Amino acid sequence: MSRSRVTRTTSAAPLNGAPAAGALVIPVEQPASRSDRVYDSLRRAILDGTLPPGRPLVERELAESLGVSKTPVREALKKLALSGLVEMNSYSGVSVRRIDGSLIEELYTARAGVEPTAVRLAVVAYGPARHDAARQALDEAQRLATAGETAALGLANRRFHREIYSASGNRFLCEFLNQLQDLTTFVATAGWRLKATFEQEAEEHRAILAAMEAGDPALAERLAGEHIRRAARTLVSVLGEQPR
Amino acid sequence: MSRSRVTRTTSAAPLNGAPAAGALVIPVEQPASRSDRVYDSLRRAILDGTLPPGRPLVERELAESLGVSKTPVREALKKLALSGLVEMNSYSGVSVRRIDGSLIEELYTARAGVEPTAVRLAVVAYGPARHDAARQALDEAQRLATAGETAALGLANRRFHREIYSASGNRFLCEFLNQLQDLTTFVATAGWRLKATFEQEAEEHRAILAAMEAGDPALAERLAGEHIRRAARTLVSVLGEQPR
DNA sequence: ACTGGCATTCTGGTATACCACGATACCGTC
DNA sequence: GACGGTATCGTGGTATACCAGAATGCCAGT
Repeated sequence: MSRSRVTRTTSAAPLNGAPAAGALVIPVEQPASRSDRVYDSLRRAILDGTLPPGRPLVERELAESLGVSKTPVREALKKLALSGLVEMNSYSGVSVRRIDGSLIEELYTARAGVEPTAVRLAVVAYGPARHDAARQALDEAQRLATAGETAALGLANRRFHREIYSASGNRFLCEFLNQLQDLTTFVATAGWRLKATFEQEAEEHRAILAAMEAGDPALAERLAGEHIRRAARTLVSVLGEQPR
Repeated sequence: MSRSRVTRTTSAAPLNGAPAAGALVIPVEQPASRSDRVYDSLRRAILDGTLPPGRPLVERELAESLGVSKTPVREALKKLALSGLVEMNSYSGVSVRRIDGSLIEELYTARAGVEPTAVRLAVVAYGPARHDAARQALDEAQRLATAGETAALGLANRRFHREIYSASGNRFLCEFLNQLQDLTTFVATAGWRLKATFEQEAEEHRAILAAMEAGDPALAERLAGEHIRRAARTLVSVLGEQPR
């Protein structure tokens, strides 16, 4: 997984943090525990639709098919349950989360409520300034859009949002919004077809970034909220009242 | 633990959800797994300061002293780590989270950003109406304040906030805010002394609830934000620049 | 044909033994 | 005396065996 839980407060040797200026930067391959790798595998499989909503997830089966024991599988499932991608129904097994109307409603309401705050904080923290990481994601999205690579495009668009979360400088908001984004991806994947609203999405992303780089927190905040709400409307209209 | 992860989507028998009108309501005692009980014990111990920040938490020790095996202890620790009360430093053990300035800063920023949204949603959802649960907590707080029972008073005040989270009708915001509230309690406990600002707190609570019951989302939202920010200022001033 | 009880089966939950690896302290060497 | 190597220890990580309990389906009784 990307955001490792390891905090490492020990003495020197900041394996994660920003290296000292001029320091020799050697990418340390992190072994990552089996739990984490299993978590990552399952998360990806759920997000890309390989494991559809309602799909039963049996500890023993997964353990066997992934070539590990139950223990790491179990931990991964617990973590997925906590993030909302998986539901643990007491004594009737674990399964990929089922989607209902209220989930979508609450999900987008939460995102629309919180994401603008993160955008505002990012602006407040940096003032009028280039947000290189976000801009890079945006440019890449543009390139991928013209190239027609929709899968990678989705990734780039999501990265755009995540870079802003990160720029907010608030670990709690960042983690929470990442969680909500995962769920958004999950819901969107389940309701596939998602006819390309990519151009509109790109335009809104550009507008948000422009407001951020202009150092206008209020405008950036408002645009971010509208962006999320429009996405929600689109998704709901695509899903229709489709059962499950 | 209070908020069980059990989702139970099976057929009828909504053991959790609101029971059908006129249905016979019998409180089903939930056995709760050992993991959950361990989680609950540790959470309480951390929140009330029995386990202070930085205190090492060794799986084997805890297992022995709690009379269970490592497995449930391990799961509880993982969960606590995810909620931020515990830090897992790779290969140097687990310990109660250490507190630094940026933690407090980010914590209160996040709460100030999100909690007003929940308050607004609660008002929007219910319109001008009595919020009985919140009011009850508020009244109880008043009673306990005059009785001088500060410990119980703290609980009542926290319950006031949680009732509002719940009234927002948004599971994501509710869970996230509960997590932030736990961390707030944790930080506040660590910085004890917390000279009684109870009267001011009560007054602000009353103002928020009044705005809610009057059906004024904007006002309620604003008051909630100011409430959190003032609490943050108070805590920071109490902590001073106290190391750790 | 329907209903109530019972055995089976499948699930997650727990305990235990063992493994891998960083931290530490000791000791020899330069 | 300071440094570097090395053995030991303690930690979380993993595998495995076993337990408990609900869902399920069969079967007898009505």
